Amino acid sequence: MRKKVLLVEDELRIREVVADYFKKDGWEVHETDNGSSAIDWFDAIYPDLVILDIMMPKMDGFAVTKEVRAKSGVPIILLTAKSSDDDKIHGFDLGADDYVTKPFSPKVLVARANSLMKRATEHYLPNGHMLSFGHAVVNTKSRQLELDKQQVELTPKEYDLLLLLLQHKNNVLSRETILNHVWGIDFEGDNRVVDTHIKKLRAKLGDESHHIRTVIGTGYKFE
Amino acid sequence: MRKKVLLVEDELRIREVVADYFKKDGWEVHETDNGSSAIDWFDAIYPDLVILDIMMPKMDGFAVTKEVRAKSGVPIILLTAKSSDDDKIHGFDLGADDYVTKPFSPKVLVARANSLMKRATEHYLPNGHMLSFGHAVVNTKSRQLELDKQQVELTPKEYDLLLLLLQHKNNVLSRETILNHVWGIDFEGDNRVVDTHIKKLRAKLGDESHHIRTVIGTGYKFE
DNA sequence: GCTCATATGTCCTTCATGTGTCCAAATAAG
DNA sequence: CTTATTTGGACACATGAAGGACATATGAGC
Repeated sequence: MRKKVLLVEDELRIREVVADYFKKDGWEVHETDNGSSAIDWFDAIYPDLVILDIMMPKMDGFAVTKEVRAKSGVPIILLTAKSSDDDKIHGFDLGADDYVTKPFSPKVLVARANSLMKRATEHYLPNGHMLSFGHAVVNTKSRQLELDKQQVELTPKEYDLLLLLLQHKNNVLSRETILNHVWGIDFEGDNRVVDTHIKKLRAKLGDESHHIRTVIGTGYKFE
Repeated sequence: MRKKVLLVEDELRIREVVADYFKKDGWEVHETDNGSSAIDWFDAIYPDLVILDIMMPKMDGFAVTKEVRAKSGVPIILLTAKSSDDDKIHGFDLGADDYVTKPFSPKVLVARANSLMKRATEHYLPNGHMLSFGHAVVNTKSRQLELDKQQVELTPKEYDLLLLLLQHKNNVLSRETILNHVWGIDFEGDNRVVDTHIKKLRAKLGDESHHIRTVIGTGYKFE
């Protein structure tokens, strides 16, 4: 299930660049150029994330935030040219979750969106939410893996990697994508680190390692 | 047993945002938009914490504080747009425990609520409530640890830390989280104080120290 | 207020473990 | 069969935690 972002921004070229980056990162992107149609879109598609420009004709970002918050707790990121603290407080008071000040790098915006989504999912995970496959159970609260009733210790990278794969069951994830999510966009090293960690994860998964499939030329898939 | 907060605030958008943050933090949230129904709610649910807007139609926050204080010593936080000292004194006089001035960050409000609750629970803990693990017993009344029938003296920080870990058995707690709960959100120092106190606690726990597990890159866990 | 004992916080060194790179062998694709 | 890609092993390097030593803060008793 792809994550949906609703992008509300009146400047066409900014919107296009941002949309591009989100698409590359695997998001389903819905775009609009003004606040009032944003509300209609919101009701129609129920996005996982909303990105709002503050300065817009008709209905500004603050007003949209207010309307959206009346309906839902969806993560909201505000784009602003103003960087004064007053604006920040104004926005946070209305319930925006993050701010990005123009000019910004689309890459950074995508990264922030992802970390926001991650936090949101982590927060809403009920006590010791379990993800399971075969004879294995992953406890997201204690960051542990249980294999046939045996506790298996995972290193941070191994755990993050496994979780990412589980959250995208049956989707092929490119090394690029995995790198962006588990290592962060700043990581400068070799793509092939992913291979190494997949290898270690497989070793720890033992009998259940067959769930991690190699998709040659592309990446990895959990199934 | 989840903590209950009664949230009394007439502005819908603020109420929703705040309610959201409290829910994310694991609270059971009861909401109402005016002072007189707040009293009814109070009698019905007996919350662990009350958050009151001062400016409300019919019955303002001060009046509600007075009524609630007549019945109970429950912690009360007042939300106010006015920040003059007069208001503060007026409120404290009636028995509010803390003030938060609008506009505020919901995050900070939740943090303050937690620190208030912590203080309150320490005061109101039932007589000699015991927590045990292995051969150890913690007496929350006397703040003492008994190990194999031997009394072990714990310093305040050691005790608070142990209690926090015990209360979140099997959950990994980040240094950040531990800091916020044991040291308070104001603490400015190094994250690594936590390590030092874990070390001291382990030393005092002796044979039972294996219950405190290090989760590398993340924090500590009691199991 | 002063002194002492204890609690708390910081720093630094050591050590263990986690992480990333490289290369040869194995496997899949064309 | 040839080439591209992944795997697995070995190794070097980076990071984070433990442990010890020490400086400072706090609080009780005088």
